[in-house]
Amino acid sequence: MRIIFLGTPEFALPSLQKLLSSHHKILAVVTQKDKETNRKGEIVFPPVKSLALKHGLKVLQYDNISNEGVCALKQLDADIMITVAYGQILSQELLNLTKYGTINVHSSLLPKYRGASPMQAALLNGDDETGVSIMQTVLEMDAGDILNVEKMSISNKTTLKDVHDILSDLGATALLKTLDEIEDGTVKRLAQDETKATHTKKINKQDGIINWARPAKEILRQINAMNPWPGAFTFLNGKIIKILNADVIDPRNFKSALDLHLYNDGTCFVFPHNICIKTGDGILGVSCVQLEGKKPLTALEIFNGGLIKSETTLG
RNA sequence: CGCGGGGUAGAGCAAUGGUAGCUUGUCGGGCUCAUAACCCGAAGGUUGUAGGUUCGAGUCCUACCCCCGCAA
Repeated sequence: MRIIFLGTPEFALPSLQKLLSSHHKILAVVTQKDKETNRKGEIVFPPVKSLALKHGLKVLQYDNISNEGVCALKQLDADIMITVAYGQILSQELLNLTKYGTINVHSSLLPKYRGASPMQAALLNGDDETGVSIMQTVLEMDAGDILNVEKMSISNKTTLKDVHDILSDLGATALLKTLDEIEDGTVKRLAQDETKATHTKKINKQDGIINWARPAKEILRQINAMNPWPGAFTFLNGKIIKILNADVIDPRNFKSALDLHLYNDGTCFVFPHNICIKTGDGILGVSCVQLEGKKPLTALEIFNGGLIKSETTLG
């Protein structure tokens, strides 16, 4: 098949990579505009652009693809367009451009979690599984027919990065399978059950702030869902502390004569292998944190350096 | 030149310009039914790099390298 590939971040790389080593032909790669700064003020290419250039592919970048891209893309005479986390909404005109329309790789089990943060939503809600759906793109966000699905399981140790890495890989596999099925006409189209549709909003920095009055289990979900970005974080002396790794601790196993009710939510007790923090309903044992300006440190390293003292309150 | 924190023993941190220490880890020894326990001892450093100021620099000045948080 003659393909136009639209994608931007790392999540799209496995898909592009697999397409490159398949029999399909990539006519062009469309990606978001370059970002202007890293810490040194250098220009940074979207990951997809870097990979595309490395393989000598034609790269197109638009502020608004629906306004600017139609003409150029039409001339490529592609069979299908593929979007993997591209980052822009496609107009109906674009969707009609190719014989097989556009298919999209979406990282949830549709119709659950349409929208911008499907992987985070699955983690925040404590689901025990999530997955990736290959779907026909229609004008309404993530509402088209489902063509293929791959699932993965979630544990209380699974982070956003884990889900991201696994689903980007599963997505690539499912994408190739779907392309083959479209090509030989065996693809099955399953309409979404609109009554079960849920939507997710884009995650921003604020979503990382920890409210210690909430139950330990929910804070743990937040920690995993925000790792690595934006990171679940709290404050100590006005400085940000990211919580990278934690576990719920049964208060009955909390070996301390302290009466927890005497302390505020967010009060921490530093032990060599755990920083125990009081939450709304118990104890969260934190094993890895990152202080502002520091590398990630284990609880033992925090303890050795005396960086956080017992009975101080975070938040 | 976007803002800011940092680089000291394997690791994490201290040290008004005046003998580079602490916790932990490692190695050796001791105690214990036992240990994330305790006691004794040892090794481990050109303080990121290059200059400068000074009787004397981890500390002050200049340039550079590297790591990280924010912002994007």
